[in-house]
Amino acid sequence: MSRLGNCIAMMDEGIERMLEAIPDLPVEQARLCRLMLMVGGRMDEALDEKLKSQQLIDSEFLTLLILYSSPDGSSTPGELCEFTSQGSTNMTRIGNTLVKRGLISRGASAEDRRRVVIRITAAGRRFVLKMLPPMFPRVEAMFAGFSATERSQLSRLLRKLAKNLDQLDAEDAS
Amino acid sequence: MSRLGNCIAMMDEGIERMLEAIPDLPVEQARLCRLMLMVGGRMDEALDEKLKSQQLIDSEFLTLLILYSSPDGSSTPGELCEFTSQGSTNMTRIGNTLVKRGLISRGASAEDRRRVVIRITAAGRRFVLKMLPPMFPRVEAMFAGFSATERSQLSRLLRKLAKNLDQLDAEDAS
DNA sequence: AGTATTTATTTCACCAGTGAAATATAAGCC
DNA sequence: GGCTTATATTTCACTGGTGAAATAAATACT
Repeated sequence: MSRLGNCIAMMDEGIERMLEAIPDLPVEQARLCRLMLMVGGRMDEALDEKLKSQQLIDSEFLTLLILYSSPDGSSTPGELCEFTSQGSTNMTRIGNTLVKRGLISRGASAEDRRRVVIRITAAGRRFVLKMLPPMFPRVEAMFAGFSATERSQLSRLLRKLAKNLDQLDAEDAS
Repeated sequence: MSRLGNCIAMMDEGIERMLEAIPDLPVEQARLCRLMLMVGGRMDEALDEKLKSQQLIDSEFLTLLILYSSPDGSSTPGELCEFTSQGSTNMTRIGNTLVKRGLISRGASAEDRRRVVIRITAAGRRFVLKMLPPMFPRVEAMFAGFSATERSQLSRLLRKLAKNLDQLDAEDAS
């Protein structure tokens, strides 16, 4: 696994050379795109690796976190598909493995019997509470040297970017 | 595909609830992590989709871009593995498909005959020059409403984050 | 010259996720 | 009651990527 720094340095040079052949290239924006993809990708890899030791994959973990942090500890497959960006096929499988491990329960909804209610179990809550704290040092180290101002700047800019991405998706759909 | 805005709103509430059960949770950092993963992931999806129409996958496209923007239009499998974060097995396959499409050429290096030299072809350069410009409007729209200051802030913060991630990886390795 | 190391490829079994189609159930609407 | 719609599951073929092991070829070490 090569350092991000190398990849970034390489990109910076590469884009300069690109600019010579393609003068109307939106340099800053292209650079930011690549940066987002590289840094986001690396964070994803890091998470995958951490979860591997717990025999979990990120979609399963995220599903569990969403359930944990939902007001009543429950949700439905459809809702979980939305928030995790997973297809229904995959969500069913995620449910299967989490049920098998006793971390969630599945049952028919009382009001609408088409719906399946997925609920985090006590064991599931214990699992989350045991998993998260060991991650804190690493999460803090990621943002070492970030002032409170910088953190809120980054947060603001990422949210702004997210808004634009939603806008683009909406235009595509229409 | 649900809007990012929904997922973010949901996360914001979820983290607040988490904080009640886990008081020493590094809230800001955790939020930033999730934001990076969500936004980065969405950008990745968008890229995949764009490339699909060109019968390309992102690792192939990135490989081609790196070759295009390298000083002499050439590289080696090992180097490309580093910069694309791909395994060697996969790099060989990427090479196969790009050769099959006539976008790159592969041959033994003159100096070190263990090495394979991968070079972008004239057709490969034409392909890149035809692919990129249609992407510019979208790339610009992603950062619509970003001032020059905001763009350079984001760039700086992402690079800082990248540096910290490299630092963490280095500590793990040692 | 002979062993060890590097670079790349091949094979292979596997993993996580996609997408479409078929099925089952249960509401909702005339 | 009968049609349509919504929700979830199952099956299945597929995609993109992983990781290990075996192989091949060339270079480096001593």
